[in-house]
Amino acid sequence: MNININDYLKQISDQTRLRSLILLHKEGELCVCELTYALALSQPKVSRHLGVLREMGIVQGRRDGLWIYYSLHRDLPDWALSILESAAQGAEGVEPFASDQTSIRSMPNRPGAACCA
Amino acid sequence: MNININDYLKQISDQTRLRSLILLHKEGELCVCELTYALALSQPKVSRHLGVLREMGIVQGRRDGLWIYYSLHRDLPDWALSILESAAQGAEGVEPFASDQTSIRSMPNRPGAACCA
DNA sequence: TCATAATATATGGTTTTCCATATATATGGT
DNA sequence: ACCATATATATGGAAAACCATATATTATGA
Repeated sequence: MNININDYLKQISDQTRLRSLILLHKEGELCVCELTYALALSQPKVSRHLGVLREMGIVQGRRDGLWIYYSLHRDLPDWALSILESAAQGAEGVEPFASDQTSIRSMPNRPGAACCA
Repeated sequence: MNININDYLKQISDQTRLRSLILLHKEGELCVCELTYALALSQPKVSRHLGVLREMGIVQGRRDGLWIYYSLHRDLPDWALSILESAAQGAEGVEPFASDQTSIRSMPNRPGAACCA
């Protein structure tokens, strides 16, 4: 993990990527279909952004059967996590970030979710 | 001051703007010619970026004779300052951010500087 | 074969950059 | 005080680089 501050900011300044990262930060692991649902975007679009984030070492993916679960990369440096936390703070109550949260919680048939959450 | 997290990240993810902001954060007020010297960039380029940052309310300018002194905007929200601080942390020891620091300190004839610093 | 996910290509739009010039202020000479 | 000149900063317009998106296609696993 050798990410540069400038590249990092460039990556997370895209709205789709920022929305994804804030969700991953709050929810832990999410698969592509969950993100696609929560963000209400096309699958290729979400997948493409996750692919970029994965190549940069900002997120990591894990396959489980049909699904690929993404999460923030475990080796993310402190300053990178801090930035994400401050960003989440700045996104509080702001659309579309706010809806993303409620959206994912109300998703039917979430692959990994317990039946009686 | 009504800056949105997404626009903010977009603005500071440009390298010239990030370098300027980190310098302003550490040094307080700086005029355009000081920034131009420290970053070793053309004056129009620096001026343009500062203009954008001013319009977005990220920095503020104050005229004093020939010089216009820029500084971080006093109304910047907490999360925005936190992001900048974490970014400065991520920029520690990294070029070109590191040189910017030493460069400005060694600038001859700084307009506002005391003669015997 | 069906569902999930990734990739390729083309395209449209934004951003950055540069150069030249414009504006604002200060200074020196008369 | 006036005029010319020098310094500091800003801006208009054009060219180039960059980035995100859409659509279509391909891959992978059940």
